[in-house]
Amino acid sequence: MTTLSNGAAASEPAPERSRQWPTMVDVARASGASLKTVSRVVNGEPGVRPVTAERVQRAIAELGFQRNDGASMLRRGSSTASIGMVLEDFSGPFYAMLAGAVERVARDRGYLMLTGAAENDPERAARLVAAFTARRVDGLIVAASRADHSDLDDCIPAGTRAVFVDRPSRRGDADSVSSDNEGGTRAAVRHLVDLGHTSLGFLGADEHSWTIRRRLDGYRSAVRADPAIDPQSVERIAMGPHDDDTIAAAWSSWTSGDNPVTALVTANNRATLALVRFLRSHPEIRVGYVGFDDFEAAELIQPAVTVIAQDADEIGRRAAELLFDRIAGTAAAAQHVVIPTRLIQRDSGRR
Amino acid sequence: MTTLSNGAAASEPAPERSRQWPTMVDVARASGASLKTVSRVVNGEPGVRPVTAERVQRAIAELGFQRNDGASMLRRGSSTASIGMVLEDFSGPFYAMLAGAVERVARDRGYLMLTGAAENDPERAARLVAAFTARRVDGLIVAASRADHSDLDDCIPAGTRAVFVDRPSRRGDADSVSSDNEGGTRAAVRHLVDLGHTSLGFLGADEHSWTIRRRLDGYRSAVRADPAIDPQSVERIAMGPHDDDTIAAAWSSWTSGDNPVTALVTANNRATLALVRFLRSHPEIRVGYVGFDDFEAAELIQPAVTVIAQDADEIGRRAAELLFDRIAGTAAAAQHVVIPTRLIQRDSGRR
DNA sequence: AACGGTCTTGACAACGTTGTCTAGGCGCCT
DNA sequence: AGGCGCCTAGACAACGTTGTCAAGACCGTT
Repeated sequence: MTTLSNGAAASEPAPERSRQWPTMVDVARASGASLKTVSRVVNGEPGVRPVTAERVQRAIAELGFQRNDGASMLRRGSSTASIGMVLEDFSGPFYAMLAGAVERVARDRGYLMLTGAAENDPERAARLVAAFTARRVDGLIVAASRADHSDLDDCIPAGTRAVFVDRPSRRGDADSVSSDNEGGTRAAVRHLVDLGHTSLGFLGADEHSWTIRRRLDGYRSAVRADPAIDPQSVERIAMGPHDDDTIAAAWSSWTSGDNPVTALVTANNRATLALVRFLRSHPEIRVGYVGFDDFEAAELIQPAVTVIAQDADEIGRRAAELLFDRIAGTAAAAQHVVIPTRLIQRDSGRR
Repeated sequence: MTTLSNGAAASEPAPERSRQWPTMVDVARASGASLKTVSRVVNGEPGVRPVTAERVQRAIAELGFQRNDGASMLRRGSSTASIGMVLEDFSGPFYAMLAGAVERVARDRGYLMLTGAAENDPERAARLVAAFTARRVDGLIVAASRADHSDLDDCIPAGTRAVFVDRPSRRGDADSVSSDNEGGTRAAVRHLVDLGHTSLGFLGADEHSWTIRRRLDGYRSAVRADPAIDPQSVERIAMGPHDDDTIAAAWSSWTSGDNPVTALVTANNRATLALVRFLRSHPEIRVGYVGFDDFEAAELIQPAVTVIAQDADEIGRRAAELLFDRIAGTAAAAQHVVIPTRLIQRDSGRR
């Protein structure tokens, strides 16, 4: 291959193959032991004389040998000690915390985590799942609920353990963990009513998201359930990504008639921030609001934003633990864990 | 093993081995073709009659066969098409964006990303690197600079491609990508001087972090270089994680003598936020400041915070591209890419 | 009818590792 | 001296896949 004398084979296309890793055979040759003895030393199995083990260890150190875990797992037929995580993106604080919590649990159990972002593209999510299962991950955490990834469920081969975050799966057998989205917006509405608001509106987000739809459901049911609230509030719903213009349009339509809106519930971080920016550039507008999802700045901006906080850390932890229970073989029926939200009262509720 | 007749072997301890994946041998049996023919069909190799291919495809679909990429890569001796990323944690916006950018590049090239958090623990970082290389990742992105992870360099086997983020490696041969930390704080000092400040202080962070030390260097050199600045400023440096008390102590010491401090540079997000909170609870204190690292709330809080913004996305992209260049075999000398920072002028500079 | 060529197919070895089994060496007993 | 058991060590097959090579079927040509 790399013999200098062989000028004819100069058309070598290989990109200078990374330094080939030494194998157990190399270690065996170098130490004068047999392949199997090396394997025993590497795995700390008994039945090797200290002298021999020492010789092998020296060869291992000299060659910089490191066992090829892939080959080992193939031979053993053991699990790959890895899980795959599909998330929407990395940079949202919710997903970032989620990933962190999952990885922490995985690491504690000696597992590695493969991660990929779906970025709102169902096909990309499907490709990720395929790549993960082709590497025989022991399980999947699917946290891609922004777009409608429901087709994804069918891409997950039966028998593959999967836990869905923030959305149940269409497959009956998969566990799921999510925030109490409906309860969250209900609490938000209650809070605004307690502060004296009776005419509300809902500043939504992507209507295809399962999470957002649940939050909307919570808003609607809370509004309908409370006779003190102006029934018009049920229809005062503006979905879709928001910017100054869309908010301005919604606002003017909701305040043009009688009984104008005095308080809003925003469906996610982005909507909350869009509203805050809108209010910055329209200081004449006064409105109470509660945002879904906490954010670092919420207590720093003025007025400090009252939010429905999700416990991303707990969600990730529970999801990972559920997954590892499945991996361990627990055969119980699918669980659907709902993690409570928490209303963090600050100042933006009153107007 | 699983023969029903053998009652003696009932002490099977295996936790109900996940559904065993079907192998090419199973597909071959089911379709009446040979193992090699199945392999050809799976890999789209020519030389299979359409009728045969059709039969094999049907068997693949029926059994739900999916190729074991691990075995395939072992046999081919090819790369694992995966990279490992060590980051400090997931939830910081900088690391989250970094990871997102790296994963995007990796995914575009058909690579999968393994990720783990070092969480300030050098040993944990070392274990991650070991686990990654044991799985024969094609390269590493090391973005763990908060604590002193410099021992980590020696854990990376020679020949393993690695790109260091936010800190060069002690190994001479590794590429690195980082923000222009020194230039960033220099720009911050210049900005404050332009606004009329002449007596400054530096609110630092973990002094073991390479990044933080570079930012401090930038502060020191900028202060020394400008005769208009009170030389006392060079010593007005408070490292370590900050809270209300540590900031209060620094502040009172820096304003007790003559020529009291009128403006601060903060070394990272956390320090900036600690300062903002401190100023919230001490409305009588007026001080100009510039923070290192942008954050979502910076433009929303009042006064909007002037920051030195890092381009995490670009850093991640460049780091990943550098890594893939190495993987492709580019043998050039190690590169140390410095990504410029950008001063985003808002209102917190003037006091 | 015999030959050469192309096309399709399959047998076999090998990737790096580990489980199983057997071969020696040694000490201890009768 | 012979037999037994223990300890250490190695030969070999196998995990699931792919590269190599050869065998056979079929075609058209001489």
